[in-house]
Order: sequence, then C-alpha cells, then structure tokens
Amino acid sequence: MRYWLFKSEPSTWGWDDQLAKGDTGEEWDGVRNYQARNFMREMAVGDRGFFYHSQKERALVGIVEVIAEAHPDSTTEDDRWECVDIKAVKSLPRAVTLDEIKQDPRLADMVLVKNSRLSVQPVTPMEWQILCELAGAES
DNA sequence: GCCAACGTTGGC
DNA sequence: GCCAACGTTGGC
Repeated sequence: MRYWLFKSEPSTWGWDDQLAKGDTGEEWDGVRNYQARNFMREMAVGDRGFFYHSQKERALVGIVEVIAEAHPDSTTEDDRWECVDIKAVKSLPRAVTLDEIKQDPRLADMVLVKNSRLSVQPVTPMEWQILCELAGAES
C-alpha cells in the first residue's frame, strides 16, 4: 500500500464535505496539473492518504482511502485530465499543522514542505508513521 | 492582500 | 523547440 496527500481549500471542498459523503466517497476532480495527475494514475484501491486544508488553516485534518482508480475527470471534456475517487476514513484526533511539520527535521523532505503548490503528493511510509503519531492516530 | 514560485501557453 | 508572458496557487 502506498500513501498520499490530498490538498484542498476548505472553502471549496473541505473535510466536512468529504465526511458528509461517507463511504460513497467523491471524485477528486478539478486537478489540472500533470504531476498531480500522474500521481493519481499510480494510485491503487486501498491506498491511504492525508486530507490537508490549505490557505488559512494549513493542517492535516483527516485520513482518506482510494476507492476507485484513475478515470476521466467528469468536470471536463478534456481527456488529458483524470482523477481517482476517495472516501473519508476518519478524522485525525489532532490536526497536524504545517508549522509543526516544518519544525520536525524528520519531515523536512516532505513534498508539502519542498513543493507547497503540488495538490496531490506522495508520502513515504516513514513520514506517514511520524505524522500519524503527531496526530494521535493509529498508522 | 502581497508576492514568490511554479506550471502552462503561445508566438516565433 | 525555446522562451517570454501570463495565470494560479498558497504561504506569509
């Protein structure tokens, strides 16, 4: 299983919206960036990811699971763009802020730190474990 | 609200 | 195929 990070502006699509979808989940649509799309193509059903709130909040807030592999993005006719479906698994007991992540030298290589603009990113197993500990969640 | 970083577009 | 111009993102 691989680990990922999905970034969203809470005002557009937030963790509450994702939770409300329950096990039905939702398309992670609207991605118009090749790197992000390519990561989604690598995803498999059952992969896990963090849900990150960008902009004002800047924190990991939840854990999601991939429930459908990459397929055409229904929000565009342009067949270059694909997306996966994800569902909320659970809220993190403690949100982990970007500040905390930046202060932890073990997390200095995270894509979130190095390339803050990429909206879909891989997370290494070690980073996943550290972040789960910081969040008070089981990894 | 500003600005730096980055990705994409389009003219040549 | 290069590169300048432009648009967007997201941290601060």
